[in-house]
Amino acid sequence: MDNEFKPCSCENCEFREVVFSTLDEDKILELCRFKEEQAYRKGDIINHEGEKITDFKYLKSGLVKLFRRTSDGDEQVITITRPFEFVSNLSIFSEDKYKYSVSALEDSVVCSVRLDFIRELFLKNGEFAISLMTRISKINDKIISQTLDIRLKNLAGRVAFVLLYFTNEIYKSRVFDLPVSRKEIADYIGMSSANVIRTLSDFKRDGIIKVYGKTIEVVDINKLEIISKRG
Amino acid sequence: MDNEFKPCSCENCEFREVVFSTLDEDKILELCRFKEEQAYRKGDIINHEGEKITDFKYLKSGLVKLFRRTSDGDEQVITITRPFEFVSNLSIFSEDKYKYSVSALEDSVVCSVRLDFIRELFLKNGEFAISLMTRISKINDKIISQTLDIRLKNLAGRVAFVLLYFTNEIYKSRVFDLPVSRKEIADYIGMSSANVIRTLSDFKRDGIIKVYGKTIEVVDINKLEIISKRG
DNA sequence: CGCGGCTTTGATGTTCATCAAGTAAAGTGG
DNA sequence: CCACTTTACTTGATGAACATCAAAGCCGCG
Repeated sequence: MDNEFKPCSCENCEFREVVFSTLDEDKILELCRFKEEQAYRKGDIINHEGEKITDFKYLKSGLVKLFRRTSDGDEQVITITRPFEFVSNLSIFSEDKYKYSVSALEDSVVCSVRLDFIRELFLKNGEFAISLMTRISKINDKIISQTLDIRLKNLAGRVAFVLLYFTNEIYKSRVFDLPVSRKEIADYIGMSSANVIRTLSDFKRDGIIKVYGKTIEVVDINKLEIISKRG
Repeated sequence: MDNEFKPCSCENCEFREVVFSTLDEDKILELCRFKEEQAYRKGDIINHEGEKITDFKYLKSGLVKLFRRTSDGDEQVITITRPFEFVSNLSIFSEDKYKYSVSALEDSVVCSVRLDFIRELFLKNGEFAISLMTRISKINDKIISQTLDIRLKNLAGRVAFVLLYFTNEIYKSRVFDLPVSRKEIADYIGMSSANVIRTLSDFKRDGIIKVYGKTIEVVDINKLEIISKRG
């Protein structure tokens, strides 16, 4: 137990494996001095459309949604993601202001590093640059392909898709608490909340899912997959 | 007129200003040796979904569409872009195979550089890495925000949006030859081709546009903008 | 306990896809 | 270059899918 290393948790951070794997101990310690960990409560805004981007932020734990607000006040949910799949709204180098907002769907912990430091690393450490670029590209790819997938489906298919997304990708469990309102699901898949609810009721009636308020139990995952595919 | 420089046109390439601005003369000459220019005819496939990515490609002139094919053979058009806004399907570092296909909508010229060379540059030249990263991020941003914009509009709004896109961004002229079929417009905005045609007919009837086969003249651009916005 | 927001369900109307049938345009082979 | 074939376009009629509106129930929170 070396005291010098105590105040910093970065060496053991999972994120280190991913984008910071190319940094040596010195740099990791430097990163530690520059980074700040912030805790957000469910519902908190992490960053806001239009704000200046000053930090490179990544999600350590929790769940967030990326969204924007339309001129008549409605929300469009772009994606809902877990750690490693959210990095400062993606536009860290392409824009100086956030294009979209991010809010916490569950209590979340975010790490912030001043953008200057990241930019410096990016300039000087090619391996780091490639790994960061790769990660951000993957996130963009995923958003785009998810959007295209959703566009192919009808109402039932889209709702099934969301339920499968939570089951398989987010919670890895067939029983989970929905972290979003019905309206947020609607804003995500581009449908009206009334019809999302109606479809959930249909699924319930047909024994595909069970619903206890916010808690969902997926009973027949195969049927859900069929609906999602042919939808 | 130095003979040594003659065989290569890279020094004067517009692309040099954009992503290759950080390369010195030596590197530019090296780039020249590695690059290959390819001409494509309208309709040609430039790269194909699933193929291995071996080269970094960018569009020098022409017009291309990025698209994918669904399981029942339909196309989804992701974006239609001009030079500087197409770079190897975007996934050069995140994927080893093309996720989407690219085809030429007009006769086009594409520059190819072996990916190894670009990767090497990216590793060693931080400025280059940042400028490439920035460019690719911007392209991704644009695709995502365009998709979100389209999603907000109804049929007429979407068709108006496409006409304005060609008028303002692609051709910068109120008279132009449509480089795409009605069906391709439909695949782009996610509507049926019958309804795209119907809407074009409506616009024609209302004196908003004139149509001579593939040639379109935008008569009342203000009305088109209103329809696109409130749509 | 009462208020406001989220949810639920039904009824109604709009928007858009689909189908069909016909026309124009663009290839294709003799 | 013309006849033939195929592909793209056009228009109308019909029906399905979904949004919207409205009213009632539920739940959490002060």
